[in-house]
Amino acid sequence: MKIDHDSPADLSAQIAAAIRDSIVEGRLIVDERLPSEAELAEHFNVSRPTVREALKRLAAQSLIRTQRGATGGAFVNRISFEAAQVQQITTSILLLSMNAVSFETACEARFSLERACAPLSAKRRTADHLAAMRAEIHRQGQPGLTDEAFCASDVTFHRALVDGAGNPVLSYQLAGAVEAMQPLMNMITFTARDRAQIIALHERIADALEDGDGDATSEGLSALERETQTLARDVFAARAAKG
Amino acid sequence: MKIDHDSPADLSAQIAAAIRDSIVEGRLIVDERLPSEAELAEHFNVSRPTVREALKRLAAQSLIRTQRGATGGAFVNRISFEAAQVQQITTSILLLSMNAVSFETACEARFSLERACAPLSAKRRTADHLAAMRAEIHRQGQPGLTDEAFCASDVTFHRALVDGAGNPVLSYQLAGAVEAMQPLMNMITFTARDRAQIIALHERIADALEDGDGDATSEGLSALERETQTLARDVFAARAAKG
DNA sequence: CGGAATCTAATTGTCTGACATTAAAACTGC
DNA sequence: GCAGTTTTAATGTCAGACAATTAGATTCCG
Repeated sequence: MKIDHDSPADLSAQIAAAIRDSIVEGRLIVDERLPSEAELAEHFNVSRPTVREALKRLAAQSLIRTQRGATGGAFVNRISFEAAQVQQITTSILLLSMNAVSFETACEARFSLERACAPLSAKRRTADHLAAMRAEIHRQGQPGLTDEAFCASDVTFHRALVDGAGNPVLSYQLAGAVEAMQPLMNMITFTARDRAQIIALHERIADALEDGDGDATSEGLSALERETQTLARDVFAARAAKG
Repeated sequence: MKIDHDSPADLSAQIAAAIRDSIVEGRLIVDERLPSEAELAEHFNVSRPTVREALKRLAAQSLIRTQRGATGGAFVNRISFEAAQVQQITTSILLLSMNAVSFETACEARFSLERACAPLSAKRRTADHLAAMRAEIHRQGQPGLTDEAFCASDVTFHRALVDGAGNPVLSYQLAGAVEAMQPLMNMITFTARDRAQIIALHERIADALEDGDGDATSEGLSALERETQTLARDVFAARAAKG
């Protein structure tokens, strides 16, 4: 746990990296208390504000939490799947929008990954997962639903499918891909006919999952991918012709 | 862009969230310069150190970069796939180790996701990807290779496969799953016979990719998954019997 | 003796003001 | 007109202080 004091700047980044390494490599374990800010400042031979900046960096990554009071301090956090997902979703959304990732590329990735869950979900989905999907399908058919609400329901439907695989690692990895598509989907205007087709495919997928048929689920997802890609292509082509 | 001044603490977290929202929702665009720390401090009615802590939080997530000098300041960062991957890998590794995810669960997730890449990679892999995979296979056969180096080579092999799909979104999502397995794999001792079997399967996968046969690639991955799971089960069982 | 109220100490959260460092822009002298 | 110097605006760092919070120790009274 050493830092380079001659390097010009960014002492707080160096300190953050040193502590992060200690956590990743197991020298600091979950719920262990770090030295107080004053002690860290002395140890690294920097001022307290500099130490604080380093700790805030770690807090931003959910690596530590802080607590005030006599027995307070900074503690190594047990990263939860939930907290990690929130961060991953934010990062994924920004990645796609900032790097001008095409709808096609994002869509391909999302459906490829979802197909990876299909066989597992067909085997393991519970009645709850299925009920959640049916509920979303029902909502999607309601008249007067905004495009945005339709997309949000679509995301919920697909996340239920993914969660049905019963593998938290898969759910975590998929969350980014599924959620990051939403801003892109929101750019599309869905006609009543479009929605009907999507809903029909959702039903096909739900039926396949109910039957425990992984292959049929995958095929349903592939059909939905083709439908989505075609839809997007038409919308963007029409928009390009107009503008 | 408002913060709650009556809430007891964590002003820097509130400020960071406010700025983050501005970026996510597009009010601040890539390469745009944020107000100076002094201006932000005045705007939010807090001191400069508090603003700085907020900015460090954002810097930890690669949302901004800072530059010193007369025309310096904090600028909205274009998040690169590379930077996002680094963070995702760290998070994934910690997620698995801190939440005691079983080898079985992680392995299942990894191979499921990789199979999702197989058809695309079979279609699109370049000669470079194939050459990289062959090179790693060759390295894996070298005598005197440590277990750790063997695992690292395995990761490189699989990442080449994933990158062969030519979809940066897929590569990004998969990086976490593939790399996070490495610490788990490092817990295993590979006999010469184990290695030979893994190498044979790697060759089978590379051959299938060379032929552009997505199904055969998937089957090769499935065989490798079964082999890996069996191997791990045996190792852990033996260790449990001993200890 | 027990319990409730109070005090104490440790720690994080925030503020003020200062100086160091950096890098671009403005200026100056030739 | 150009090279070198100065200015300036910004971040990076430091020191010291006070506020807020919380757990534990202490005290006091029934």
